[in-house]
Amino acid sequence: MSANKQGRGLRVPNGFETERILDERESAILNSIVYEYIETGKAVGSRSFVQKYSFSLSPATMRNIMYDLERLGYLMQPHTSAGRIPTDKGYRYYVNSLLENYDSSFHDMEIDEKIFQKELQLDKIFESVTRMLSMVSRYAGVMLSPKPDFTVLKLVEIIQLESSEVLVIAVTRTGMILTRKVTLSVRVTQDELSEYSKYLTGELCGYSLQEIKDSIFGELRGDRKSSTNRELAIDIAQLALAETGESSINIDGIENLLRIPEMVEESRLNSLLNIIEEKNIIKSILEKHVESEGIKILIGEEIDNEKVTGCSLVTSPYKIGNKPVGAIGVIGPTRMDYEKVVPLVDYTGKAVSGLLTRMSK
Amino acid sequence: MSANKQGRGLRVPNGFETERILDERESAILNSIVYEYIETGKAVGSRSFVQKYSFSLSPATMRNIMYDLERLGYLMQPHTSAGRIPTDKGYRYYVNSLLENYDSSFHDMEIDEKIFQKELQLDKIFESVTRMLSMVSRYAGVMLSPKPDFTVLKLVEIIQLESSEVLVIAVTRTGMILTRKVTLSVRVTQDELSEYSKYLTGELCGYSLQEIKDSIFGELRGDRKSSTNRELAIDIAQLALAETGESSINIDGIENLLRIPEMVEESRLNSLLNIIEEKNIIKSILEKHVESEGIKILIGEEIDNEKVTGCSLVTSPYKIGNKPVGAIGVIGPTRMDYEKVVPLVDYTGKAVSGLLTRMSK
DNA sequence: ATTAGCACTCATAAATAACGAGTGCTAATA
DNA sequence: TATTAGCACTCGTTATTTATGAGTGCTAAT
Repeated sequence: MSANKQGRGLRVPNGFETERILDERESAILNSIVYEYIETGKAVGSRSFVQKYSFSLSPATMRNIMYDLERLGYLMQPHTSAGRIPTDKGYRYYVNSLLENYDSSFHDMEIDEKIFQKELQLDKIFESVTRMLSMVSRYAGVMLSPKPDFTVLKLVEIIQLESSEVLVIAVTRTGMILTRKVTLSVRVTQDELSEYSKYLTGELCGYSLQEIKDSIFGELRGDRKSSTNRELAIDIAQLALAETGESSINIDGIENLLRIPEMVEESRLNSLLNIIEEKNIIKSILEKHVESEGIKILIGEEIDNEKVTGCSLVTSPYKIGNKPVGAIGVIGPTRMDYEKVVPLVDYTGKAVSGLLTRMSK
Repeated sequence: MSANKQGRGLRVPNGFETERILDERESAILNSIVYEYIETGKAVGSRSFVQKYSFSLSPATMRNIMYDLERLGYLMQPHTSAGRIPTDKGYRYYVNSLLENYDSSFHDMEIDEKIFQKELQLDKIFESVTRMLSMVSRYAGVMLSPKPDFTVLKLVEIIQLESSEVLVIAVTRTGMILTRKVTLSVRVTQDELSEYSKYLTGELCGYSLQEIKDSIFGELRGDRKSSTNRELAIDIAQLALAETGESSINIDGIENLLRIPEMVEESRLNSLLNIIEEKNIIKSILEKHVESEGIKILIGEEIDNEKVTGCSLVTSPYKIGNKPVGAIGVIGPTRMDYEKVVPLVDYTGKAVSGLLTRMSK
């Protein structure tokens, strides 16, 4: 009994190692165990596993290997004398193997861009992308819209609502339409406003909101040709564009997660409620990955937020031209079908990039 | 034993009646039972109930009364030898009593309009109303936005995007801003478009979208002063305003419902998922109540939709001026704290009406 | 009409037992 | 030396049993 707790007895050679490279066989077995667990959701035991996967090994040997993998931190037992389930590290190993063999140039997904094509309104596109992600993956789909700051202005128009209230409309190359009411302290006529509109469109067109706010306004004000009229036009534009900095987050398909028994399991449910309640959590996580290249996977604790546990996130940035502007992703349980979700997210990211790039010509 | 099933024995006088008016005492007791059940969520038994509410009655008498109330359809037993819980009819009786004594002119709710005031953008108002409803009630808040069709146009502006693509902007009195891209088959200049804008604003201002679509366009086309230019302007407006018919539904606070044990209880969970998944269910229910006056309460089966069970809906329409245009509401379990929710919904409905009316001047 | 008394019901919880898939360790085997 | 058969042991799961107690309906007395 006390000897039990001491170590492996005969297998003392690898006794207490906690870090080493897995050999071919161990690697294959670990991946199969994770795969099996993802499929069944039940702790994987030696006997049935050996049988199901037709390893030419006895259960006893399998147990020894599992023991090693546990020692190395890839597996764990929910309780003594249960089978093994993957740890975050185990999932990570599995996912890395997956990504190594993953040919991102080939997808036989059944999505095609038609889904998006018919939507001309940009915010409708965001909705249908998240919806599609959640429907195909059967988990929750998320999308972080581009920061308006990064989109390039195409046109500014000011129209009069009241004698001292105007509506500023800014259209971006991607077709996003920003509108904002501005209250003026002086009275202006619609004709003057039309003048301002032309002036502003001429000066601001082709620059991103970011650039405009950072420097263009300053340059314009410094211009010697400047007049009080132009000053006023700039004032209006500056007021209107001041608060356009936020990108928005879209989440769809939470109901899919509620259909997964292990997510509703009391302790995990809270994670879910937090995600629904505070979308900002997900938002800030996605924001970190806008700038990174290619697909990223966060497993369990790797989502570095104590309010979200037992979840994984597969995410991909998307670009307009060469500039990464936003990110999409799928949220599911740690025990997620990565093999299916990874290509989905990867492909969708590329499709969105292509679409937005084309839209902004 | 067999006599048990036959009737009341000594109480034969009321033996098999299924419909009659409750006397004072029965009424008070029924209401107290429903109240007690709403508070505790546990079947109400005669002994503890008599004690807690200090009725000067013995448990046995209470049992007789409960027996009668059950016969009359107000109460039921989850199983033999359990206490009683209200049926839908029981809740209905309770709620009716509540509404009889309800003075809608007095609220000591702690909400004031400041919450909405700072929001100028209309769609932000919808969001903050639903959020507020869900936060105060601790259930789910819903809001049906006005059908754009009912809102009155204030201004139309057309601006050029490409040589053959224009953006039509319509501003309503309530401050809603509708934008829609229209592709033309002919080329026009911005100057012409400005002309069109003035013409359209002059002709359409003051009419609701509904009126405009139904008759104004027709009248304008019939006008003898009509010209090809004006025809084109009308074409553009008609295209742009064609598809603005839908009101949208906002739901917030589903997470509150997930926190209620009885809602997550397997069988009920599906109701919830349906609500999340198909917002149209709720939408069509609310739409039925836009035109009705004052607060409406739907209890359990009264929500006539087989996909939603075990839920109640408290709803109130809201108006712009005298015209009912939308509805707000709270969704919760049948066992809902009606006493708190009714004034909340009532008051909020009035506040929203006031705000929107003022906004549209 | 009300109530005390009583036998009966039944959900809930706790205790017990049987099952079986799983484990780790030892000793034999290729 | 790696593999495997064998075995005692663990422990979650399921089924069975056994209280417990709040509740009931009915009868008979007040």
